[in-house]
Amino acid sequence: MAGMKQVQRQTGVALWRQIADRIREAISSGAYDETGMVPPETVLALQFGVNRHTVRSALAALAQEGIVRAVQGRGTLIERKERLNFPISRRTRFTDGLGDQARETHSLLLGHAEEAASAEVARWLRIEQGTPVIRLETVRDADRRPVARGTSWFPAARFPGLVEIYRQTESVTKTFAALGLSDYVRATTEITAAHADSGDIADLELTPGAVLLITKAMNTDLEGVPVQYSISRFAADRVQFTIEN
Amino acid sequence: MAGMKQVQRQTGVALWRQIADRIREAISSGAYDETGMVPPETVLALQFGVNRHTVRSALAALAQEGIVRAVQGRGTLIERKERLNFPISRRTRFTDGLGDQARETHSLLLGHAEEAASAEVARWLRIEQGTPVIRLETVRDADRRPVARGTSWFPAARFPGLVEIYRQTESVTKTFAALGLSDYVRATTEITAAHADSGDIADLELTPGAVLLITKAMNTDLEGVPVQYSISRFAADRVQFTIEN
DNA sequence: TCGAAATGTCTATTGATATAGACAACTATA
DNA sequence: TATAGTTGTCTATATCAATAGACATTTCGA
Repeated sequence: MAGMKQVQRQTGVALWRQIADRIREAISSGAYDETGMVPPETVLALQFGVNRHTVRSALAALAQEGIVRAVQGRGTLIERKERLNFPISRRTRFTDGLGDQARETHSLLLGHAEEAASAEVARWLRIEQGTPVIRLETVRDADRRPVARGTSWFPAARFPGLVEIYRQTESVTKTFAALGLSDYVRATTEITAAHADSGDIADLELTPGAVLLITKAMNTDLEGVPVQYSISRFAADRVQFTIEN
Repeated sequence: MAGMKQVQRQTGVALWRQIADRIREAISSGAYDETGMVPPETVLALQFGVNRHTVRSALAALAQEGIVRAVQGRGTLIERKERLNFPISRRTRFTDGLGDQARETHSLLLGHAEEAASAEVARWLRIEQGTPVIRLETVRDADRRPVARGTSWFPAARFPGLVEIYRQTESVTKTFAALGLSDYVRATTEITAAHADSGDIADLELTPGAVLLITKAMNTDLEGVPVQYSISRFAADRVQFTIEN
């Protein structure tokens, strides 16, 4: 990573934003760990081959995100934020998965509904289209930092009162347990990536152009019957997935 | 997905680019499958709440990407390109994984080197830092469409002549077989996402701001000894991962 | 074959982005 | 307590992005 390349000009994305992205990546790759600071604005301007004011716009954006903090006379300090590791396996559970990486995790219930299963939901849950399902909209935090935003569907008949229990326990695992399902496994996970939309930007406190990891996952009980289908949108700069085979 | 929301104004990313992203997503979600066409420019301009010229800039960008094709007097036709599905499991292999989804796959060897293992490579391959390793830089195509760009490291002592065999076979599996390793398994996969850098844009024929899925993977022989560590960068709009547990 | 509906092209104007230079204000240290 | 090194602020200018309107060109069906 020695010798940061000059930015190549791209149309449609402001230079300062491209540079902000480059600096953000350099920070998260640990390029400035020795000093704990970003190089001086004049140095960055030279490295990227742009005007100092453009670098200042980039740093201002990063400061807005809480990634750096400029101190007049000293320099621009890095406020480190590590990427959380999120293991994906048969035993994938959000809270347990993060384990000791976060001191506290929360799941905020944004909304819920009982509705008829769409074609997609029905296919994943292996039920008839139109069967009643419970839909939960949640945002999950780790140490007060939003990590993921998701929508989950459950077969309504099997889990009466799910919403209330979830609201109290903030945990799918505990909710299942309270409803008589003591264990479940992750059957399938699909992973894609995309840009954040306006809802992601709001719920996950992202900035425009942010990158998301998107999972579609299906959990079954121990007999292989689907109990949950969920689409989750993770802030890609705050999390990585690990698959151990 | 009914009733496309107005774009929210974001600084740093041009409006036409945001709209291009929105239309691209709508296309890939199948929103216009009935007609096989994008709605007229005037309609899109109304939906997004912008000027027709801005929509035209967005459509021009999508045409440049080969996603749509405008025909004067008729409309703007969609040139569909499906996302390839790439299964990740103990038996993950690039070519076999794509299976019948692509008629032909290629692996272009961009470059190679024999070098001393860096700290990261040594850790993954479980060898001493500085041990000789072979590094391969490749770009993999499916049906002439670049899908991924990757760097792989192999312990040099174990695989003499690897580069020449790989160049001919275009396959890690076949190269291993020719060198006496008849079978291997995927031990660990880490998945993250990020923006494409200038190298990605060039090698994968992407456009600025494109999203990548990035994997760090380690393969072992059947005794559990690491034989390959690779970092791959996938064009997120052309591929999704599936993990079956 | 005419006309409605669609994309293509041109001109003009306004605001955001990027460069450039100069200097003020603050921090740490020799 | 100077002073070198840093961030903060201001002015000015050129280019890009977005809006607005007018009209040409092509396609397709009534």
